[in-house]
Amino acid sequence: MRQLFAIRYSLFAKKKYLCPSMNLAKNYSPQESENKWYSHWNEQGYFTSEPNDKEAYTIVMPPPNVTGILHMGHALNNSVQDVLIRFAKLKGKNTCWVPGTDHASIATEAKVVAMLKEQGIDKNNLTREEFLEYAFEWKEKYGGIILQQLKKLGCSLDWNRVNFTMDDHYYSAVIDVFIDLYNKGKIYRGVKMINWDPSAKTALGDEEVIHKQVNSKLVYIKYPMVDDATKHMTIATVRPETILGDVAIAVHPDDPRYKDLVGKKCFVPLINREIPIIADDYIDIEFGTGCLKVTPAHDINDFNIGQKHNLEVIDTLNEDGTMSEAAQLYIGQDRFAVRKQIVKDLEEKGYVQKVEDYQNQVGFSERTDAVIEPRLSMQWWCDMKEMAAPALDVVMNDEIKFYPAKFKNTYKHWMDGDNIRDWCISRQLWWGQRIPAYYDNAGNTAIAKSKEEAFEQLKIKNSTLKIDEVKQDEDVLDTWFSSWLWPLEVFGWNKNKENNQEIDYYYPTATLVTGPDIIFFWVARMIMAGMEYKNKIPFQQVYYTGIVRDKQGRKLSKQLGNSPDLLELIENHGADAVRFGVMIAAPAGNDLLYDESGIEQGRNFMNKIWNALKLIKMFEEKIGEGDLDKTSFAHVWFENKMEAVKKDVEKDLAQFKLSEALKKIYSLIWNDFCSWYLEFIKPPFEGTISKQSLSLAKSFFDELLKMLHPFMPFVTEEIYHQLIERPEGDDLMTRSLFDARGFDTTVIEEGALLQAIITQVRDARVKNK
RNA sequence: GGGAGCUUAGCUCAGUUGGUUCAGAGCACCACGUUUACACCGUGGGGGUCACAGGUUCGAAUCCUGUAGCUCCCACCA
Repeated sequence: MRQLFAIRYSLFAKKKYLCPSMNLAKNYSPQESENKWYSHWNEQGYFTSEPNDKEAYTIVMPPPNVTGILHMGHALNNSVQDVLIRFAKLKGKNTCWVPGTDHASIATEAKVVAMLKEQGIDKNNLTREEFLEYAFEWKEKYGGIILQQLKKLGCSLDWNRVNFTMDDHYYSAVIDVFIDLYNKGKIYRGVKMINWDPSAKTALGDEEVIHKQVNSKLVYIKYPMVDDATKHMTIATVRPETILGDVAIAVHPDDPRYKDLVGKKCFVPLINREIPIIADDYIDIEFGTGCLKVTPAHDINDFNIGQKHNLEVIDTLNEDGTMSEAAQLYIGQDRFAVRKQIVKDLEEKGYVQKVEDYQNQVGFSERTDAVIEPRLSMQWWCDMKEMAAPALDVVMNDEIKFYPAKFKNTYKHWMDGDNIRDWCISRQLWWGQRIPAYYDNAGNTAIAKSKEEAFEQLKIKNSTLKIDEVKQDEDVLDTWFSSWLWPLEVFGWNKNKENNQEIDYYYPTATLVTGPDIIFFWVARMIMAGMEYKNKIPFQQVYYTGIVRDKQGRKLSKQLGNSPDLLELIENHGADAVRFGVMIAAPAGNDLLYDESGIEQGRNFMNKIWNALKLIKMFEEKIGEGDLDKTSFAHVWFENKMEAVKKDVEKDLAQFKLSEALKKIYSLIWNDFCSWYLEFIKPPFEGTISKQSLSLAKSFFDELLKMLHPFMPFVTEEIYHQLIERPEGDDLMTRSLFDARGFDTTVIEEGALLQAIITQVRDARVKNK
């Protein structure tokens, strides 16, 4: 204890320093150093990975859309991945982080169509080939932008491994999987009710439809009875334009109000079509008037009832959302215009009983925001039931661990037995993998890799067929039908299934980092594909990031104008500061409220470390006898403290508590290292520091830089090289973190006690003034 | 309609198996400080009946029940 006080005498005293000749800048400026180090790392090949004897740590980056530019969500998602990769590297793993982009069928096609329109080109006037030429041109121009931007963030991606979901090998893999699943009986073609996007003019999968509550008008319409014009049935609907497709009126069989009417007929107003009144126990007696108009072409329930009662299907809508000829009226007019007009016309003729305000759920297209129309249509389907079962198991038994675990529930609900539904995989688009189905003129179908192969197959059934008469299906596959192969195909799975060293080494990958919004679209399906084709999980853990929101908790969006320009932020504050700001506020699975103050904190932190460097460099000019040797309490205390924190940090990382880990490192550096340790060892005015002390301080600093490096790679690398001269090839990024050693808690407690005493003495001095 | 989760200082969040290292951290705030590493700083300080109401217990932010509010996911009620 005597020694404790002895060393700390100087802490009470005011210390003055003469500034030594400074060759370090006053403040750290990230801009220069970030570009310098990124190129350096890249040139040294630190980002690349090849299979070797070491343990692999692999992440496949969720491929951003080729339409994308870097935004806050990417900053979060990719910072997390980079932190994981860099820590794994520090722990001596062979790390491999695979970049790439997604062709994003519907989103990209919409953008290309819009771009063409601006140039005065109508997609409908182009051939498929011409359109694809434009699309590829567009992809070449904009497709890689986001990958370039990720370099600014400091992402240690293996640039030798860039993949695109429409690369030739990838395209081929998707087609082969289609053919394989078809041959296994898991893919089929059929007419079903689908979600139709009238804006993109394509079918959508169930998950691509977002339900929102909207204010509607519930219109009560009178349907006159055929046998007695003075009587009528009243039906409520929010989609009055669909009455033109009505084929029946349904009531509950036990409803006393209508019991006698079952079997009689009504007229559909305006078009005077006679339709029967039928009984079905699907009808809710309590709801509305207890009568349901049955429009099988435009409502799934109505369709089911129609099937049951053998009713006609009258499709009153065109693919662009205008009324079709079958509607008889308003042909060619838009559905929403007609919705208003038809109410007026009905009112004029006395068919409207009343109109009420009403709130109901309406489906919107995830991509185009168009109101979805349920529509009966011939599409390709993938049967999910068999594939879902093993994919559900591996998550429920924690073979794949979800962080946070609450998403297991969500996953289970979707994948569980009766809930899982067949996947509509065809899209009426051109940008994507074209469905390998071929048809002859006699109604035969062949599934084949090429037209020639298809022709061979079709000839067997149709001997007079000529190859020119073979037509390929016009549709392409859902984007996710290619994305689900991502962890496989980025390692060249398809072309070499038997003896593929890459797959054997890198698959299963370690951690998938993604948002919970695509848990069904993507996560679930990758697991299914992995189980189907490798009988192995595609990744061991899934880390779900939150959604980035603004201070007020709103999602970031272009419309709100609350989306910060990420590149500008990096330009102004440095990538490290941005990474810090994002990581400090992002616990797993929680939304991240974006706030520039976090970035400022990061910038301040960089400056703090920079100044610690400056201080230590000053010590160099004061080497002498000093008053501390390596057994002195200050050194012993800090080493123990650091080891304790390191152990804590490793625990946090194992549980993906990245923000916690960063906070601990931040506090260790700022409070323990700078505020206490460096003050402890700081030589008094005109005093000296021992060589031993200085070298210990530097080695501690080294170790701290390593701990911080995954979060703030640039500033730590810069300081690492400023601290002492390093031989060629000695870069922080490739160093390994010392394993957490044991530590002595009593030393740490003594330190805390000493700190408390010093604080109290300071207080007393202040008060006595 | 079904399900999941959340509610701790002004803000963002930690609080593992219930007990004086349990009421914490960072930011923000206030006061003081021209101490040459750092004002992108230092020192010190204020601030919470841990959503609410019950219950279990010697003892609950921590377990149970109920209530309220918020968030998200799923769902074919016209």
